[in-house]
Amino acid sequence: MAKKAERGGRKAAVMMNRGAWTAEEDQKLVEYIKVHGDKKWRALPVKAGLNRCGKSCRLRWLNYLRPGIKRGNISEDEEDLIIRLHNLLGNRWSLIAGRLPGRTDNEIKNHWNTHLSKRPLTIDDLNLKLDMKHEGGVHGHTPPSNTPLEPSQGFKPTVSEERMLPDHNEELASSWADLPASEFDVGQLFDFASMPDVDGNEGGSSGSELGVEEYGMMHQDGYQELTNELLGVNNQGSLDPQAMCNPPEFDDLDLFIGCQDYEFYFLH
DNA sequence: AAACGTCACAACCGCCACCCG
DNA sequence: ACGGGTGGCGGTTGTGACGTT
Repeated sequence: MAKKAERGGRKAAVMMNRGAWTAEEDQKLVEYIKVHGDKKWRALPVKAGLNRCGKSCRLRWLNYLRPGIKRGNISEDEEDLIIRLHNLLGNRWSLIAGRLPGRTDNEIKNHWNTHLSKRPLTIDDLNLKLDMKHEGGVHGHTPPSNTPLEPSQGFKPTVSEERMLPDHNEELASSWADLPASEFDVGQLFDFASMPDVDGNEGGSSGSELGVEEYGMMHQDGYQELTNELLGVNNQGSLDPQAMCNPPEFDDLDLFIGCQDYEFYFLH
């Protein structure tokens, strides 16, 4: 299966193995990393006795060999979360993957491209489905017929439509970032009304109960900062390990961890 | 049974940001 | 401040599996 490097015809390619990894190669890589750790990818293949480039080793380790990797069987809840996060973050697969324990950016990207991108599913659909899960809107909550993701507008791309607008989320995020906090509605992003309240009652929640709206109001930077903190994203747009471990002001939100439909949101 | 088409996903590629000397 | 090395990311491709005709 492993082919020799030939593309490009550069001497630098030095006939590296390419293509699918063999069990033997996997074993070598795992054994090496077990002892020496997963750093210095450039030098690793030589030291590990692998005829692969460092990048290939890194990819293989991160996507398949690393402990704790889940493979296949992406659940409906995970799919819902992927769609919601994708609506929020766009094609930032690594950020999305960071919110799905055991899933890799590559797997999520593949799943999106082969399954979800073709599905004309909107956030409204997800909320409706979620509401039905909570016994058909027992809280008297009727999902909003229109849950615009863009403030003050009715624009609501479907997943597939949204995919055709690669810059949409960037623009959206920056436009939101400029808004005063009073101009956006956290509830549009997180369907608080169909979540249990902070006491775990089925009465439905509100952002206010959680202090989330207040939190947003306190932060005049608006949407961007709030969502970044909700998602554990730091100012550089990367996952912030500290924020993930210690979400600020989120004592109440932590209570959601036990709620099956949202357990992924605030994992830490 | 063979040919062909489609799907799913592992792997590769190129770009970019960051780090460090 | 600068430049090379490195790691990380997202887009794309290659290919085996599976389904259909």
